[in-house]
Amino acid sequence: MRDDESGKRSKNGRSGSGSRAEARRATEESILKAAETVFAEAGFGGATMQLIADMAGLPKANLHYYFATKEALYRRVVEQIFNIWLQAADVFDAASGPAEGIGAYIDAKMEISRSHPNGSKVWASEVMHGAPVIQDYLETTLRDWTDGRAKIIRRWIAQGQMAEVDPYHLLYMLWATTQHYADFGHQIETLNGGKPLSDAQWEATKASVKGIVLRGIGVA
Amino acid sequence: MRDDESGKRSKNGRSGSGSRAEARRATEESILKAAETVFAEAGFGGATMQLIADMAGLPKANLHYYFATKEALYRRVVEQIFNIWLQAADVFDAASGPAEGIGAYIDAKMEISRSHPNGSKVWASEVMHGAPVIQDYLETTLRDWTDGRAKIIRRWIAQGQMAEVDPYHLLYMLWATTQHYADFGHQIETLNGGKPLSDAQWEATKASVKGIVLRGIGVA
DNA sequence: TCTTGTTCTGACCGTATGGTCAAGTTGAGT
DNA sequence: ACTCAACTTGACCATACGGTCAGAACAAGA
Repeated sequence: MRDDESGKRSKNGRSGSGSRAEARRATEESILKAAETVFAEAGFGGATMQLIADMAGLPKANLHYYFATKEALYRRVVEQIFNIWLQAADVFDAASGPAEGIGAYIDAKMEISRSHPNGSKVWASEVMHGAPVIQDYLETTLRDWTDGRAKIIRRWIAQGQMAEVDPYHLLYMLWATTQHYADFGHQIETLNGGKPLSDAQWEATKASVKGIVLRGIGVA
Repeated sequence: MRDDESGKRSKNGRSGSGSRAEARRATEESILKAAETVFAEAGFGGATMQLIADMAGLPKANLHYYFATKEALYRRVVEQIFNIWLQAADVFDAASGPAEGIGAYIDAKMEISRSHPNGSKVWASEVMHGAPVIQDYLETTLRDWTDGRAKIIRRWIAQGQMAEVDPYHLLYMLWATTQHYADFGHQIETLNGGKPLSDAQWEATKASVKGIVLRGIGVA
């Protein structure tokens, strides 16, 4: 289930290019990438280990050597996107005020929506189905994270740096809006004439979202 | 949950009102309700006809008598939600300005998120997976609907009734934010101490969302 | 009552899936 | 060269699923 790295890994003494450990890491990575795609496109129930194996380029039995069960593999995929999002919080914390912090957070989340749309979809699917495998994360890490940012937002409000808005509903709006461009990317693409948003359109989108939100919280 | 009242257990004789046609309508309705729940909770791939049949209170073979295939049943569920959302557009059109129109649209969409969370989830899941069964709706009905509202928003902007914002990104933000309370309801509930939003909280949520958005578009 | 079309249902079927296993192959340490 | 753990793989299995079918039960018109 968890990462190995447990018992005796002989020496761990690095020498040339990562031999065994590096190969394992690379294999796991390609599996995770394939799994993310398949889970995003088919959902957990619709995804098959065979398809993931094919996409990763190895036999199904070998896939089970790396990830014992479908659930274990799925869990890793979900944890991956969650950690990516948590990192995006750094820009939030480092900011000196709401315009900078929230603006940078929107930029960061939008970038992730563009670079990791499948991860976002897997997360959305997981939560929509009642978070059967990451409920504990919601109750611990996510709750702590959210409470922490809410506190920052309240401080900004107390200091008169932004309008009085409920911090939680503001955060929900940020999550909803930014992730929408990943989760509903297909719908947006269809309404965009069947073509993905161009670089210019993406920049315009970020500016538009930031414009509305920042003005909405009295910072603009 | 709650056993349907359609029970056609031998007895139940009724003949006066539209006996056969009415019974069929009632049975279909209870099936659709069960299907919406199961598809929302498990996704298309994870849902089973057996579970839907059990929840609707009839044998699987009988379920197949009403809906020949899983796809046919799923399609009906998706179409149902889509039509409910289209109706919510009425308040948009009837408005004389953005504050009234967009405010009322937010209220309407939020109400639907509360009353039909499962339908919203099924739609989200469908779109996330590339809209395999309702792509034609996206390209026709939804596109027309969206273009129409965009035109209205542009007129409001031209008349100086609201700030210059891209109509499409504004609409995406409205969809994302309002549907988030249905699709990610479980996450919100968890962050709310594991309890569903109360009536008062729901009202506060609507006010908060409207506050940010309306201020964000220069109407407030 | 008889007839006819609709509705209901248990039993069944072919297929696909997640997962296992035993027999290999490989390659780093000695 | 030898050893042994790490890795690879085709074949296999039990199960569960979507869907079918033949016939029973039922309603309603004649």
